[in-house]
This record gives sequence, structure tokens and C-alpha cells, in this order.
Amino acid sequence: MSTSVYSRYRAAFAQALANALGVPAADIEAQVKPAEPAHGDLSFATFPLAKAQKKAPPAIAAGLAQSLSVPGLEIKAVGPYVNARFPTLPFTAEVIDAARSAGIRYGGDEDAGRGKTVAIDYSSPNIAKPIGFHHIRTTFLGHCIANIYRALGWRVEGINYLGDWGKQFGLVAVGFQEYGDPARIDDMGHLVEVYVKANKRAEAEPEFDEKARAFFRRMEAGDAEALKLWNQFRDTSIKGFKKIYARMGIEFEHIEGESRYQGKMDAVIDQIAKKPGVKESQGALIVDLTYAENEPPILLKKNDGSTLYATRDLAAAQDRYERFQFDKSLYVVAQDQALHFRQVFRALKEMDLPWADRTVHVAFGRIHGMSTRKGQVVQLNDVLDEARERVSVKVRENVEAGRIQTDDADALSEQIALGAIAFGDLKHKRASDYTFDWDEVLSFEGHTGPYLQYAHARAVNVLRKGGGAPASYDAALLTLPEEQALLREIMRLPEVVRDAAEQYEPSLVARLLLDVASALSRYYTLGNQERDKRINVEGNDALRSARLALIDAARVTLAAGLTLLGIPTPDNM
RNA sequence: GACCCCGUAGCUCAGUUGGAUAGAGCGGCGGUUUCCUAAACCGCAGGCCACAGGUUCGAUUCCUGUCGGGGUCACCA
Repeated sequence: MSTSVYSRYRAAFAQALANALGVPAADIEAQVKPAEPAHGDLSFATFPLAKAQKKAPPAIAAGLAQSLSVPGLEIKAVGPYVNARFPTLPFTAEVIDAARSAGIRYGGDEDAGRGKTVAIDYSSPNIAKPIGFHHIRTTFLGHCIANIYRALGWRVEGINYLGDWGKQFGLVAVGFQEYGDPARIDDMGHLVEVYVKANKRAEAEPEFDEKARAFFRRMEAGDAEALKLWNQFRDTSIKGFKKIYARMGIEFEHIEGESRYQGKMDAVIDQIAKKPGVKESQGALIVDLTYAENEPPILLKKNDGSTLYATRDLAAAQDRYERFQFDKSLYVVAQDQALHFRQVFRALKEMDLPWADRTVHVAFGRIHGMSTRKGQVVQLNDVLDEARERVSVKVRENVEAGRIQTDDADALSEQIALGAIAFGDLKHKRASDYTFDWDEVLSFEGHTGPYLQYAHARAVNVLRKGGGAPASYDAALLTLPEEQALLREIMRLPEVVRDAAEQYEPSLVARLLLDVASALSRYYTLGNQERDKRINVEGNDALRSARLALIDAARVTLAAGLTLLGIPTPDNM
């Protein structure tokens, strides 16, 4: 397993402290934390030792600092803390070389997950319903988590598990007979219109709703005519979805749906009947378990005999294990389904499936304020279109002013628009709700996706103007505080990627990239006022090479991180 | 009513798993371009970390309670 520069120094510092204190290094390592930048890079607080040693923390810290010696670290006591600082050398060269030698793979670790498999259920829209803007949460989260696990050497089985089976098909089918135009059966937009109308009518009219249910029962019974119609709707939807995914640069290992488990329901129910058992309740079939007070039972069959999504998820979970032998099986699904997954996972456990605890519900919060004035949901495609329009104005300006060159301004606009929208979502911690705001999603200033892309593009161009990234350089020359600050952000990527994987939290990567871009922009801008602080400083080839090497490391970090987030990295913008 | 999230600057959000002076973007005010891309950079203003207890050397962070917001609670997915 490869070790990052940062974790290596942290481990060495912890080991030295542990030796001095006569305790296991593992106990100390958790207590070694990043220091306030003014004080150093690593810190160890001595407060907890005060009681046992019967000495004041500052005295303990001073004593420890005196006795420790770790190659590559400057150790010093500040008050009750023992702090360690990375000196310019060898630290600077180590960080730059780690990033540059890894290139676009920087931050990853192919050995970390070698031989392991993760199944990820994400995006999973319902067929015949529009893809609303809120779908970007599961879609981008899942996509990023997949990218991150891949970078850590896992085999990833991404599954777009379509909601292609259920009563809503009855609604579309029955609605199509009323409102549909047979000539437009392959028009996704038309199906959505039909669904919206039918859904509204079913809510007001019980007879209409019953017709839809009846249609779904025909589907479950294998009625050829019903299934033929369903298949047409399904094909139309999938074609429509693929266009949107292509726009976002997302591909799935598997596109399948709940219909996959049609015909396998009885087998699953038989299996559950053996352990832990099933029973009838209010005409429906439920899993026979002791439920908490106020907890609804797990429903396997409705009182009309048709199955429910819990039944299908139970079948799907097993099917996925049989196909992939996963070490983890993730469900990137909104928080409001927490109870459903808790119950499904519990049922798997009660069925004595040994892998039941490898399943994880990666829940995320809601996006508020999504309705348009007419009360309809904002569509993802519309947001992408609007963003591209706004971006293209700025792109045209920049091209005309000669600031950038591009063969394809439209493609560039699309890349930047995608960056804005993807990052606007991914920067949020997944558990928290956030508020959708057109102006915020479509703003390209401040800490946004385009900010990161812009920082990357500037790095690319300053490297080009400097004659490319140097093969050799003298790291000892990089002594400006802004240079050292930038290095410390570049250094963090491997740790952050690992944390993001463990916590299923791409926002950690997103936030780090902001810190990298911010440190880079600050450094870069110094040269506007002081020519001797330019990257491509004149009359000092050695210094210029060193600075270009650092910029190259920053460029690599941004490119690698943005790629993990699924955000394009244009060279000009 | 029960259970699950959440409450941090005017707004939108971070806060490295309990440590040093709580940060960023937007918005506001003031600056920076004959000079590597101003989609950038710098400065100023803005905080009872919802409230009250508790644990601890130390709490925005952990526990309990109260208040406030959102969600879920068997035949939709």
C-alpha cells in the first residue's frame, strides 16, 4: 500500500511521541492533528498527560519537544502543544514529486481496494417521469463515489436501477389511451405529459386509479399486450435518459430495473417464509418479525396480490450478491427512504444472509425551493441549457478579447456549465438539505465549479508560456509563504480521497479543491504587483523551473480532483 | 404522537470526528490590470455557534431537555 507524504510524517511523529511516552503508536496517532498554520503542521496536545505525570502541560510539552528527533521534521513546544513543522526540504520536493509522478491518478491508491468489489445503486430514475433537477444529487453523488472507489483500486459495479415496474406504468398506459398520441410513443416529453395528466386524474378519481392498478396487475400476470406497451414506454424513456447522461459524461456498468425481478417474486417470498417467516395482515402479506411500537411492517404483497418495492429490493440485493460477490453494496438514495432501507437490511439479516451488513444506505438531504412558478419541478435539462446560455456569453467575450483560444466555443460552454452545476451540488455535505437558487446555480463567480476550472486553466497556460513543466528543479528555492501554503493543500489530496470513500462524502474532495485553487490563485496573483514573484520570473531560470514544477503539481491536483468529481478540465476558459 | 435529519455572519454553507484567535462564498463598502487569463486577487464591516443544563483540563463538536424547521410513519417508489 502506498503511503502519502503527510501520513508518513504523521506516523513518524506519532511513533516518536509514543516511544518517548512508552505507549502504543496507534494510541498517539489519533491524537496527532493538523496544527494552526502559524504554529506548524502537526500538533499534539499534552493536556491528557498532565494528571498521570503530575506536571503542567507546558512543562510536558517542553520536555517532549526536547527529547524528540524525527528526520524531516522540526519539532518545537508551544505552550501545552508539541508542534512539528515540515521544513522546506525534503518536504517540498516530496510533495511536488508525489503529485507529478502520479499525474491524473494523484490522490488515488490502486492497492487500497485491490480485489474488492463495490456495487453502487445510483441515479435510478422512474421511467415515464421527468428527470428533475433534484436527480443530480443521487446521480452526481453516485458517480463521484464510483470514481473515488475506482481510484482506490476497487472494482465498481454501478447500477442505474430504473423504476420501471409498478403502478405508475398502469397510469401511463391508461393515460395514454385517454390523452396519448400513438405517433408520439417514442417521444419522451410526450410520455411525461401523459403521466402528469394521468397522475392528477387518478388522485381525483378513484375509478381511474383502479384502472391503472388493473393494468399493472395485467403486467404482473404476464399479459402480452400489456407488456408490449410497457416495453415501448420503457425504450422511449431509456433513450431519453441516455441523452441526459451523455451530457453529464456519466456511464453505468449496468442499466436495469425493477422489472428484472418480475417472475422471481414467489421464490423470494418462499425463501423469506422459511426464515424469518411471513404472515398475513389486513389482507396483505408481511414479513413475520417483531416490530417496534409504531413501526410499520415490511410489506411483501398488497391485498390484491401484487408485489411492492420492498419485495423487489430484497430480490435485487441477493441478485447483486450472486452476480458481484460485493464487499460493499451502496444505495445512493434520498434520506426520506431511510425507514425502507433500514427494514430491507434488517430483513436480509433475519434471512441469515452473511453479507447483510455490507449493505449501506448512502442517504442525502433534499433540495428545497425547486418548484417553478407554475408549481412544476425544475427539469435538469432546462438548468443545463440555461447555464450553457449564460456561460456562452462570457466565453464569446473572452474569445473576442483574445484571452482564450478555442475551436469549439459551444463545447467549452457546455463543459463550464456542467462544472457549475455539478460542483454546485457536490460542494454540499450530502446529509444536509440545501436550497435551490437559480442565481446561485448559474453564478460563475466566487467558489464555484468554474472557479476551479479557471484556476486549472491558468495553471495550464502559465506552464505553456514557461516552456512546459521542467524535468528537474531545485525545490529549496520555493520559500515564499504562498508557495509553502499551496504545497500544504496539494499534500492533502490522498488523505481526503480516502476519507471521502470511507464516509461516502465527495464534498470533502470538493472542499479541498477550493482550498487548492484558492492558494493557487493567491500565489499566482502576487505576480501582478511584484514581477519577481511571477511564476515565469525573468532572469532566473532556476527559480522559474522550481515555480513551474510547483504549478505543475497544483495543476495535477486540480485535474485529478475534478476528474474524480466528474467535472471537465478545459485548458482554456 | 413515535422515529430520523437539521439549527453557526444579512443570505447560502464549511468547521479535519473534543483542542490554540469559529472560517469561506454571496451580498455591502474600499482597493488592484501599460505586466504570466480580473470567471481572479487584497482590505474593511458583519457571531449569545437556537436556548438551558450536564460530562470534561477543555464543548460549535459528546449526553439530556426545551424551542424552531424539514422528513418518514402498510398496501406509491
